[in-house]
Amino acid sequence: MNKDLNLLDDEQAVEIFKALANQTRVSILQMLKDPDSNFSTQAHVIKDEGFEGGVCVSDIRSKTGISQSTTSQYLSILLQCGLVEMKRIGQWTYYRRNEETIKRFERYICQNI
Amino acid sequence: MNKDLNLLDDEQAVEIFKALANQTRVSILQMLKDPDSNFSTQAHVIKDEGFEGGVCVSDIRSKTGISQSTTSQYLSILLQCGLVEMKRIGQWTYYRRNEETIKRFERYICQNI
DNA sequence: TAGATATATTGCAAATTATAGATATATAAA
DNA sequence: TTTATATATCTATAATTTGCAATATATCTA
Repeated sequence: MNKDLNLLDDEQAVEIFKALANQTRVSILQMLKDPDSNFSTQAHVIKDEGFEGGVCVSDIRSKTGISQSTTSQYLSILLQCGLVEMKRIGQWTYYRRNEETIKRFERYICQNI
Repeated sequence: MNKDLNLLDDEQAVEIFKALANQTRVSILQMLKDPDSNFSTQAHVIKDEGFEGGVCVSDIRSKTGISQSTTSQYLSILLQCGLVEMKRIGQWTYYRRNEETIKRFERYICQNI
């Protein structure tokens, strides 16, 4: 086990590589960098509720063009490896980037690859 | 098409993610960071021939424990996406890291992910 | 030339991933 | 409570990946 939570271990890194080994999932992560300009339906970009930058599944779905179930599954894969975080508010589930993990991943690449 | 050869495009990046979505292939890349300490059989670490740091397939194979054919295939996957380069010298094929691509990949992660 | 050695390629079964439709669940609204 | 909406989960099939044994190829050596 890795004591230092700031560093990814090889296993976690490989999980992230798997998650990113798919163009659509990479695109989702990239779109979430700038929710305001990528998701015209501002309706679901949460400013309050303590989850700024969150975008709901259906907005992501309409932007990517894939099916609802695939969208949900892709987001769950990104969530699983920590690249995004989510919050359920009412009937919507909002997803946004988890910059902590992404930073750790960058560090892993630069130091361990 | 991407005019700037210093930047990876999304497609190339996804190919690299696929290559790294496997613990053994990541390990190979990591071992090649320090061939001198990772491959005791110095015999095939080329100092001359203009391919310093190159390690032959059988040395990599014995270090990873996977079969000869799998080793060869993994190296070909790493070669395909540019993470390693190779040189055939006599009956041996030497592989070493392609630091150019790896640097570009790092840059891609930091800027595009 | 005939082995011996190193690597690549081929063929294949097993495992995993991709993707969507159908269905279930949770919440909101009437 | 019924209905509508949003999302997750389940199921199924196609596609891809894994990893090896067998085979082919290239080179070296006797």
